[in-house]
Amino acid sequence: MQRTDFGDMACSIARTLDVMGEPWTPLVIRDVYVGINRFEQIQQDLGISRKVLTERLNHLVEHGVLERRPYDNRPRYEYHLTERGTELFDVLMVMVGWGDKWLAGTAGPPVLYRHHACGEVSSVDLRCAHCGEPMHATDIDVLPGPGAAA
Amino acid sequence: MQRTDFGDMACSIARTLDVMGEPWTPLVIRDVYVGINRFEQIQQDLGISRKVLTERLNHLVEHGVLERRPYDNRPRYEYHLTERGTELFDVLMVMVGWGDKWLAGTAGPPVLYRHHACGEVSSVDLRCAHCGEPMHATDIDVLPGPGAAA
DNA sequence: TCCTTGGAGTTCCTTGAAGAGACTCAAAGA
DNA sequence: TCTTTGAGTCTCTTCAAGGAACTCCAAGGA
Repeated sequence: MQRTDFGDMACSIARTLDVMGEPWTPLVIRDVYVGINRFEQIQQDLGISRKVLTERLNHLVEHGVLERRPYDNRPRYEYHLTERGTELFDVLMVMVGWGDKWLAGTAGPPVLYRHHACGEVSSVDLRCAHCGEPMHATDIDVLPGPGAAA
Repeated sequence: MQRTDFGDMACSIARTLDVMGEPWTPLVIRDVYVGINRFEQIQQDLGISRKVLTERLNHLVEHGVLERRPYDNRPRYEYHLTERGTELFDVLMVMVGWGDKWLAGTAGPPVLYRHHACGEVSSVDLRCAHCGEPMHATDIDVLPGPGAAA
């Protein structure tokens, strides 16, 4: 085995990585999110090898993150985020937050997010789904769950 | 060039991937977070090749995500999360949320998070840092920022 | 003093994934 | 009929991941 398969580990991080952890995959998802939906467009935008792009797109379609939609009588397709994929974009939004804070330097963030609800340029914060208070690495205890390995 | 360098792209997702996007890296961060701090322990827990583990640990130390602490007169070291690293764990918490929802199956989540503030087993939700309302992929507009490429 | 042990890497070899670029295929248009 | 275009395949080379053996070094015995 060349690259270890993370999908069988009893860990939601490893399983999620099995879906979107390969090189380029998050950038492909980003492109599709911002409206770069076609093979040729994605390939040019990222400068990714065509072979690898084919593999990544197929992988994401297999895992229900993207769907393939024909847009012509000819064999032409667009890729769109499914519900799963749209929710997976949460991960990328948090990456953006971290990258903006720690890696953007003096130039500032390359991209801004304007929140529909309040109309302000803002960023995401992690909150407890139960009580609404901030919930970060230092605010939690980790417990074994029902799906823990034997 | 064998593996494309994402660090120079004008995109916080790509830059963040440059730090934690290589295979194994998120799992190394997870291990350090849960208290698996030593080379030998991490290697055995993950089953990662020693060579790759060395590379990943050095990379994370260089990028300020982990720090190396001696714990003995002998040349023995432990790895710990820095502030940067602790904040990077946010990304993994969101991965856990997605993996728990879409990939855990009937067995349920392998791991649970108990939130200190409310004492409940809970999960993270993304909120707008400005107004506190939910903030997901469909709740935002994307605008060019000051650090956008020319 | 020499031997052993254990942690933390290094080194070496093999396999296979990423990169680059050429090639294929099908339908539409000139 | 020939060309163009989108969406892939194919082929070849290079370098990263896996696996396993090896090194280094200090401490603790015998």
